[in-house]
Amino acid sequence: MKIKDIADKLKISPRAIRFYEEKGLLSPIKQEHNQYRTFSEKEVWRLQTIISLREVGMPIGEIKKVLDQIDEGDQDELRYYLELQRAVMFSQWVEMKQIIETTDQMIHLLKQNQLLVLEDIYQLAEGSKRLREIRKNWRDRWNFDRQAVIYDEFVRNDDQSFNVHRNYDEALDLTVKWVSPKAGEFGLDIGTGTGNLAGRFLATGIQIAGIDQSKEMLKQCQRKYPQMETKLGNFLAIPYLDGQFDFVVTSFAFHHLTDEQKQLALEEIRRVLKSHGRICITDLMFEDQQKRIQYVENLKKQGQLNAIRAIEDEYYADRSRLLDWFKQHGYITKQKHINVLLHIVYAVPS
DNA sequence: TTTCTTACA
DNA sequence: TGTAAGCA
Repeated sequence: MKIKDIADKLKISPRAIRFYEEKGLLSPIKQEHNQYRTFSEKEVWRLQTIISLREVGMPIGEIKKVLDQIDEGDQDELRYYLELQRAVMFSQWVEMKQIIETTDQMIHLLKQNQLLVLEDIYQLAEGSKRLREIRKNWRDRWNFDRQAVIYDEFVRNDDQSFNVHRNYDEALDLTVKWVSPKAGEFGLDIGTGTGNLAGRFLATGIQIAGIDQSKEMLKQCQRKYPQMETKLGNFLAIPYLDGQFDFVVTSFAFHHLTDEQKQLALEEIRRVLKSHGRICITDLMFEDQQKRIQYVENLKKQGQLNAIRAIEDEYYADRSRLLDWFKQHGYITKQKHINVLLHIVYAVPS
């Protein structure tokens, strides 16, 4: 097939096709005598792929990478790239929603009083900007991609004197028990990792999706639970539309967020939850500030410097603040500490 | 006619 | 990527 045939068939311009070739995405054979390009079935397929990926906004450079990897027989990477795209789109969407809300508030202010609102508007803008900053500031400081393969083993053998994974199984089991999902309900596990919590729900026949910001973790999870739906994403931009889930759970993940980010995360969780949706947070935290100080003091006395550093490196929640948030937002809570550090907080809308 | 290359927007 | 020019 010649270039015009392909162009017509795929509804793009011949120029575009040449352009892709120039960028190294295609390499059609050129006829000896007149340099006309000849396209085989394979090239058509390739072009279709390019067009599809362009359609979802992937830049040429990225498409080249993906294509190269597919050539090497690597289908997984395409899936990953698409998931990544989706996750990025979702964070933009969440941000966009935020901006629209702020705009609405400004409009509202202007409608109400004509004068002296400039300051209020400025305040709104500042607040909006700050939210964006908080969202942007999330990054994986722990390199979960690298931990993925050994994670499960690590959890089992975490036998350091300061063992944050103590009572791991017990806590996860109890989480399932507290949520006690009914048949037909759909849940979400945020920071699902290798799927240890989500797997427990699946085992009882409950549908649950898992999100994680680490693609390697998701690969492990997928390997363990092939039937589970997983997506790339994080607490601050959950890659799902509003009102999708009956319950949201999360274990050993919430402490990777700063206090400010925790607030946003809770709002995000509420967004993807149905109106009666419940939340269960199983994580390392302190009952309150007092307990935290006490705990650190104790470690100091015992000379457990590593443990102190570990605690300071994470953002273990202040449980009392968490409970306050739930109360303010109309939830009834139930909580329990499995050990000094490990707590479960379960919240149901009243 | 059709495609190609090159240059420029 | 679109448009245009000059060629084969």
